[in-house]
Amino acid sequence: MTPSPPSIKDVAKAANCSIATVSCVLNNRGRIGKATQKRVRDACKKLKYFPSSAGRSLRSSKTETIGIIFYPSCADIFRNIFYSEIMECLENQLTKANYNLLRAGYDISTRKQELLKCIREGCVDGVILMGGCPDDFKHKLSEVPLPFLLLDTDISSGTVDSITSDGFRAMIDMVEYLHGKGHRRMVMFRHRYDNFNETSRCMGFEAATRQLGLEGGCEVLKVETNDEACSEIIQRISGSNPVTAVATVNDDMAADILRKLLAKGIRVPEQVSITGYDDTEFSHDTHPPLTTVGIDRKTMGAEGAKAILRRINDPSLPIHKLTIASELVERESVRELVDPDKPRFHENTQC
Amino acid sequence: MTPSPPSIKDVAKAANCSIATVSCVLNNRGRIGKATQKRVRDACKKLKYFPSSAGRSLRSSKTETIGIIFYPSCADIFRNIFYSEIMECLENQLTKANYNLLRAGYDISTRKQELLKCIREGCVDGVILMGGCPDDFKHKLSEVPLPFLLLDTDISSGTVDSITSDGFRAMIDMVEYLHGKGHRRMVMFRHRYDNFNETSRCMGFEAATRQLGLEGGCEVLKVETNDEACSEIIQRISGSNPVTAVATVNDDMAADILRKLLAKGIRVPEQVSITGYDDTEFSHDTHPPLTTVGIDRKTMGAEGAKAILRRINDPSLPIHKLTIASELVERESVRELVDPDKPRFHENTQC
DNA sequence: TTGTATGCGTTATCAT
DNA sequence: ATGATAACGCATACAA
Repeated sequence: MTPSPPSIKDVAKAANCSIATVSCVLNNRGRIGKATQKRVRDACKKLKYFPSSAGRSLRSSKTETIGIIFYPSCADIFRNIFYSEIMECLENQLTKANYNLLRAGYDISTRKQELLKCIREGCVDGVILMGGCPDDFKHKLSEVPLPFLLLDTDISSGTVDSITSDGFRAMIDMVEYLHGKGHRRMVMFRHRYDNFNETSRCMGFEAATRQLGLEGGCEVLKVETNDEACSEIIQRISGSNPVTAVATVNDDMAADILRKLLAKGIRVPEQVSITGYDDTEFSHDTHPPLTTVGIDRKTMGAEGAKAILRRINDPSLPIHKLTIASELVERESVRELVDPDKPRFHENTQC
Repeated sequence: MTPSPPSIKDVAKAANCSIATVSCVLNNRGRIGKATQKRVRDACKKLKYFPSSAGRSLRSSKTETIGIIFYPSCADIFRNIFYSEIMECLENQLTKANYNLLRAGYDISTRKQELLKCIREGCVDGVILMGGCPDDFKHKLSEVPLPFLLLDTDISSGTVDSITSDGFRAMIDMVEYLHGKGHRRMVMFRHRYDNFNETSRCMGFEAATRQLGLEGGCEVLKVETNDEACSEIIQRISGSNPVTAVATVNDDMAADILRKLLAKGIRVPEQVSITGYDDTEFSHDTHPPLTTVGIDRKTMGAEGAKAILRRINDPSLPIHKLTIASELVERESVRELVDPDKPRFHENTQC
């Protein structure tokens, strides 16, 4: 089952040369005679020799492996369609650059403050942290002396590379869109726990409503469950000055609220408009299809790969923060209101 | 950014002893005096020392890393809810046993016959291969001198550990269930490409229909797309001797067929009964909820972890094949028919 | 109880 | 153009 694999010595012997020569040939270093090269390569093939990663790592202190850390677990992240597309690009690019991907979940509840094995023991050349996760953990990770990248998240104290989407800007666009459709009273739901993306999206919402002079009727509400959100909605869409539009922090939430609202007999968008965020696959399978914000996941993954490789190759580079644009995806979950206090925007007003 | 981490030498110096002593303390080998132990541990803490995986790997030829290979890519597998639950258990168990998980996709189209880097270069102590994948790749992998486990798949030439669910038996149960509900003409759809699970499930279907003397009216159909399956269904449910039940090879396929059928105005189960396989989350979100076969994913993952660890610890063990039972999950996508040529099974016929 | 010495497989420096 | 050799960090056999 495990006859120890051939080493460089075996190859040297078979090719009738020294191990130094073998190494040079395999790494294209130093000019080795054509004939010797051929002998070496033939020997490698015959012996099915491949350089051992352990030996090389020890010598070069490079593992050619990149750690991807998820919070709280790999499975949780992958179940999330949004991340699986980013992962796919990351995987493609990094594999192409000849890196292994060591994925690990970080379950804060079981691990407490302990660092992950792969980080402690130097099994990786760099670390990518994906997904919402508590700030103190991000900080902790950012302190280990390893190339480090926050992907689809960030921390305020900006001494670490990060790639994020522009949730702030996108929600401003969304609010302006809703405003253009005649909405004046809107609420946005988010979760109670801390999360970079939710926070920046909500800040965009707040900035835009303030800018439009809508502070009075608009607010961000923190909820624990989507049921809680539904209750709030039902309560707020009746009365003399009802909420007419509801923004959410992601498609998951929006789709679930949609279902629950429908189950209670509330019609969307007739009685209330709802918007999502992320433009995941199932956002066009909802009834009605969700108006949402699309993030270019392919770019996110590709840029993530570039960023971590860049830092590995030159750790002295300045901190690099990249923001990827998002765009509004208009579908059918937002209704156009006839709004008395403002002329409506029609395509034909342009003419 | 990268001040090289402390080595065992630094610890030895700080603890005023030799590196051998440090090593012994850290590995609880050889009896070292209490006082020395404390000095060593204190030094480790002070220096934030952790043994380097490269050094240890080289010396012990163990990487403490297990490779999990997916076909054709990690992302593809994870998008599949079914696997994410198995992965979660695997991750828990193997992490608890102090192993890293190196996940890699194997995209046969780009890689041709080349072995994965992590396998070639000995970055892993063992390999788990998950998911449907061409037989020749499984064989290729089974030949590398590494502990190897097929999880949720298998190969005929049985010289490799495997854990599978009993699709053969489960489909027999399913056919008998359908038969009990009065169905006599049924078809089962599968994909054209080779796949262990699809094949064994279909073989169960065929065995059961033969056993029940239904060969004439029952058959397995290979399709490329679910649209193709729909056309077949529509064609076969009309006429004098119509198909009344359709079995599929997984919930994904069943759910999609369900949607497509509904879109064409075919009512399920009134006009045709449909069954799934896997009992994934969304099988109860379909309309109607799918009658399907449930597989105990938690057990599958847990047993997978045990199996690979067992083989790593003792490669001389005999080949171990484990079959995990599956159970029929009755929901609402199968209709009970009034069947003339056979007394119906009622709960009260038992009395 | 603890220290010395060796070798794991590789790369790189320096001879030849 | 090629070879001898040191060094990487660690675990272990053996010596003290």
